[in-house]
Amino acid sequence: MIQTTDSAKPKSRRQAPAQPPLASPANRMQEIVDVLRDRIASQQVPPGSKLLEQDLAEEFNAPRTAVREALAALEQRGLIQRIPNRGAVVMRLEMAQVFHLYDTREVLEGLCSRLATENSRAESWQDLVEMFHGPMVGYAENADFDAFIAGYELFRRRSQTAAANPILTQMLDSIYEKTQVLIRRIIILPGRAKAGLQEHQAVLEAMRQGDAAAAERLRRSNMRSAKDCLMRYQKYLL
Amino acid sequence: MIQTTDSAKPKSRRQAPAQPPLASPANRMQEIVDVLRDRIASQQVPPGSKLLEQDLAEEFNAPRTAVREALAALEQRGLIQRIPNRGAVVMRLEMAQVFHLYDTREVLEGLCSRLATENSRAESWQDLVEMFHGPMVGYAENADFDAFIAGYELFRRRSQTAAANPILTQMLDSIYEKTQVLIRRIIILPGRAKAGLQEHQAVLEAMRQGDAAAAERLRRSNMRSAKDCLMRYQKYLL
DNA sequence: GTAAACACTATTGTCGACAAATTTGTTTCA
DNA sequence: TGAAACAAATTTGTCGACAATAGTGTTTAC
Repeated sequence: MIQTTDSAKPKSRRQAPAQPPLASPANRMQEIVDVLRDRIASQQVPPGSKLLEQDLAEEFNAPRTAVREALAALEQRGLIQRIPNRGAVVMRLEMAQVFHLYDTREVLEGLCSRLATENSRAESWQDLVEMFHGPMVGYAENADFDAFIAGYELFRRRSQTAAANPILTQMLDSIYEKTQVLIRRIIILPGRAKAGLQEHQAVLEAMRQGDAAAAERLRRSNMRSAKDCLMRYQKYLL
Repeated sequence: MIQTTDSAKPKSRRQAPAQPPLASPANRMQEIVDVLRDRIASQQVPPGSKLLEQDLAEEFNAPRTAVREALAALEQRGLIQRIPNRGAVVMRLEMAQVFHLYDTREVLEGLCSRLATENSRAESWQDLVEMFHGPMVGYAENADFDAFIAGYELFRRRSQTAAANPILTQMLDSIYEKTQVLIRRIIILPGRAKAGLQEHQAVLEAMRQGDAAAAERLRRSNMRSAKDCLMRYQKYLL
């Protein structure tokens, strides 16, 4: 039984709660959203699958209303499609949409790198520079894609944090959760891992030198290169 | 009374409805969302206002559940803030957030102009070029801000349509609905209307010449100039 | 007179029952 | 045999009642 052990006795009435209760009340729905989002991103539930409200309600031991709200949230995020009276299905990624996502992501990642460079001391990127010239080289050569992706994600997270722009972060995440499933397919394409590695080295080099404009330009070129690769091999991907 | 005049008789059962019924059933909620969004954007309900579920339910003659869903949608869009057990209030625009919005908008509008240029025949911008060298000059000089804004919106819409990137459109709209209230305050700042006019003339010139890269660069510079103006006069704005 | 304790009101959160619509299965007729 | 017509079951949509919580006003104790 979940219970807020509020040991702090109220000294005086009419005080705003120091910590807005972000844990207990309506967050059952948020958990459902998170779980479903992971399942969709990892393709545990493949595109086109139907999501039945009743089944989900039983699985999560929640009333159907909560599931309903969760589905509404996922629909707004563009992860599922709901047709009135017919239910919800996992959104299918069309190739055209993937290109749209990458065009948009290109300029946003560019902005992210620029802001990160502007807002940080140049030395703060030293560890990532070393990582991309050291361990990551091995991961790329030995085709250790899990480790490679993990390093890549670290770079992404650090950049976003340094950029310190919530709007940007939200938009990038919204793109990322839709294309996540593609990363593992792109990275195994011929020469992609190595090219990506070199491009990231260049971006990080610019960041360590505090050259924000170059960082933006190089990051955009990196994204465009990834998109080009995607276009060249699209027949083998979808 | 709206009624789908489905005169085509079902030849065989088990056929998907040619037009998914996008009119009737669950769209009462969508109307509530739209109305509330307009009220927030136009500041008919000022920032910080509380939105009571019961009141809204009575006003729209809808059950509270529908209002609830609408509020959830507005929360996800970042237009209101909901605190558990305490209700929903209209989000307040902090200056820091405005700058974040403008930084992001800069790169997205740049992309929009570039794509619009790439996807259209150069001649198709002729009418807008003439508009921004003709009537719009008068609007700016005579301080006819409503007409000026209307022309500006036309440019925006045409660009978005030509860019033909739904992801981008969605993100730009999401930014726009948050900053809409600022437009009228920026445009009255000293020299802003005139500067904006010249910058748009330059962007359109590039578009009519089919120079996508220049269009992107000029549009970004336009946005940055607007942001600079905003920073200079921020004390008078918020 | 001040502040804690209490009771009351207003508002949000939860949930299950019922209605409407769609899909599935069965029968009937040419 | 095949398609239309009908019937049953599944699934989504709607709604109001009840519970829980926060905010407000009043009383009481020191």
